[in-house]
Amino acid sequence: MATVVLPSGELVEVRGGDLLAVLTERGETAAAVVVDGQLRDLRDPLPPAGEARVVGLDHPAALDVLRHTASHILAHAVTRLYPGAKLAIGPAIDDGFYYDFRFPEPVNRDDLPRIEAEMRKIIAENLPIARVWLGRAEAEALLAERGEVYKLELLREIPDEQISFYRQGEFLDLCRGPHLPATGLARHVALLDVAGAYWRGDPSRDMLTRIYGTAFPTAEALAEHLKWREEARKRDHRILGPALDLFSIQNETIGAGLVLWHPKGARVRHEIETFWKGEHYNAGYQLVASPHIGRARLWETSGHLDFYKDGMYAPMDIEGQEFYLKPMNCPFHIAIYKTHTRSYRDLPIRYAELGTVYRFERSGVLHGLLRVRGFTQDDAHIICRPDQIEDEVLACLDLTLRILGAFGFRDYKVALSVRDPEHRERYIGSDAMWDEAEQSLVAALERKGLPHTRMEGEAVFYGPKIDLHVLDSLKRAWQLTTIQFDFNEPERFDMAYIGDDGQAHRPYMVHRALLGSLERFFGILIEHYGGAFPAWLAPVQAVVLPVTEAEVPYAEGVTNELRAAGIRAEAWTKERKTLRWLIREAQVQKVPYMLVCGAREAAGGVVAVRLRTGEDLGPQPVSAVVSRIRDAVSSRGTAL
RNA sequence: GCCCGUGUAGCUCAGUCGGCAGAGCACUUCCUUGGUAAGGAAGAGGCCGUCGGUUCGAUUCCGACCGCGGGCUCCA
Repeated sequence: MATVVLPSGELVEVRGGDLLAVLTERGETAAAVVVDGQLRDLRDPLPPAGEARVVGLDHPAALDVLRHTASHILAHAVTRLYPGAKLAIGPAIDDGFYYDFRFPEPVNRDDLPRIEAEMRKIIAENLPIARVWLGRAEAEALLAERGEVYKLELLREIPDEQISFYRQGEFLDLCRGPHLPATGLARHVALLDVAGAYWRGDPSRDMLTRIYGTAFPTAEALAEHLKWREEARKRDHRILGPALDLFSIQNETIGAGLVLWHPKGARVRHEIETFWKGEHYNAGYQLVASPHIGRARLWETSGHLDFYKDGMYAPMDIEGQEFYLKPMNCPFHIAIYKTHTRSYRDLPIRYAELGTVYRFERSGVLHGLLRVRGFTQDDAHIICRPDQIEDEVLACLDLTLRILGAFGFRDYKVALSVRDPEHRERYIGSDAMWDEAEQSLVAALERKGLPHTRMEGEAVFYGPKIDLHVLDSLKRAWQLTTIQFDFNEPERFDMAYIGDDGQAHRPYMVHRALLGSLERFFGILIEHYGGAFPAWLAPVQAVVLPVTEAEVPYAEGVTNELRAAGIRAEAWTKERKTLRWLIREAQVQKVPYMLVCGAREAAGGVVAVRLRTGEDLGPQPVSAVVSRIRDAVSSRGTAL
């Protein structure tokens, strides 16, 4: 006898542990039951004691169960349609599920509707889903008979003697569960994509075919998700970038992963850089600049030729000396530091640079602006005393939030990466340094009120770090900021400062990038704003549109006035086009302000203002337009 | 690198079951003087990704290569 809490909050007594029977009797449907914090099947025998809470399909905890069951329905459909297909794994993932198969024939996106139709049949059949326990030998014989080589491999790694399988109709799959009680509950499913995936992510093993899908408790939630995907697709910076004439990547002429910034993209970049530089000077940074190549000995000293050679391009021979294209800026900044003997009074020193680096990335991973081979980091190195590190990290976070906030990023997720406690020998630097650095990171995050997730073993070998992810307007997370301690290079370059004791001491060095790289950040910004940049970033802020040729001189005069006021304005007068055409063109180009000049406006010394939003502000004096745009620019907001 | 898909005009895409290559947009010229998301006409524009094979003949069929897109552990 057990007491169970229903989704409604009602309590029921369950005898003999058959919870599903009780629910069926009451005419209730549910997804699973949480017993002592653990999700379990409704069909599992209930423990005599302990808190049990039934969760409905719409409960967040049930989402994974729903999607896991959907992945089984997918596998079921595949085994019906493709006899001989081998099953691998099929987990629920962040916003859906996938299942990996080895198909007897190639399967592509065009096959998805057919598979999805079969899934709908299985859902309509509303097959009960039941757990089946098999002994190890029995399980092995079963899987061997079916030729399920991947499942056999998984089975060998399961320590238990009783092996859990799930059955729905004629389909049986090795699975730890839990699952929904019947296939009919997974009604709102969709298959999305097909892709290749290595068995266990290992490039030396079989290439499987992965089918991605998603499932939601309601038709509305599914429709909303599909709409969201569509919206994300429309914002793809690789489409918008060339369409808005912002940038191009030309593999044949320039090279893969190398970006050409067109005038409009370069203008946005200029605005970002100008803002960035100002904020850095205000925050006590000194801007420096360094070359694109350096001698091999520099990279030997830094250690990059030891641990980063795979990411570097081949050396070039210059008058018998080997030079390398730089993958990072740090050695140059350190070299600047070392040009003087530094006193403890000089610290902290903060060197910042928009430094362009080149890194080798395999062609398959290149992706628009988000993964490139040549990019400009918004890099800085903070060199300081141990007693300064916490304040420095805090100041860094302040600067980060101020700068990211200006771009409309106000939701953050922070990860703190620390050593793997099991393998301290893999890391450089003393325990005391690691502890001190980690404490400063945690203290700074706490003082800033930023919750963080601690990631054991995620630190790089040379120091702990904070990574900051932002959520964009579609709630997608992008990793931008990284703040990391470096215990390696100060040692290798023998960096020092003279303390108040007259002795040389090793400084701490913090390596940080706030935006990451300008290329990647620009790509993210394009998607965040869907190409419709706020007034302060818009490459063209206003276009002046004459209605007829007679107003061209007036339009040019207005344009000059705007330009004199520091507004990026263009008169669209080169060619006689209808106003309708000009407006459409301005909308497509996502220009924030459209200033129409017809006979009426010219006579009255005003312009008719149309916003990118479609809003018509009617006739306005040019001075009013100027102050409106100036306000929008100085607020850095999205309001026009 | 690997799996699947894909490559035709500057862009978006038709098409050729093997026989001189098509549209819309953009571009050039002309007509139109227009009021808030495309006014009309004409013209120009092509190594049909590259190399090889089959064939009287290949953009089309076959093979290799190159480029691009999706993806490559969030473990039964």
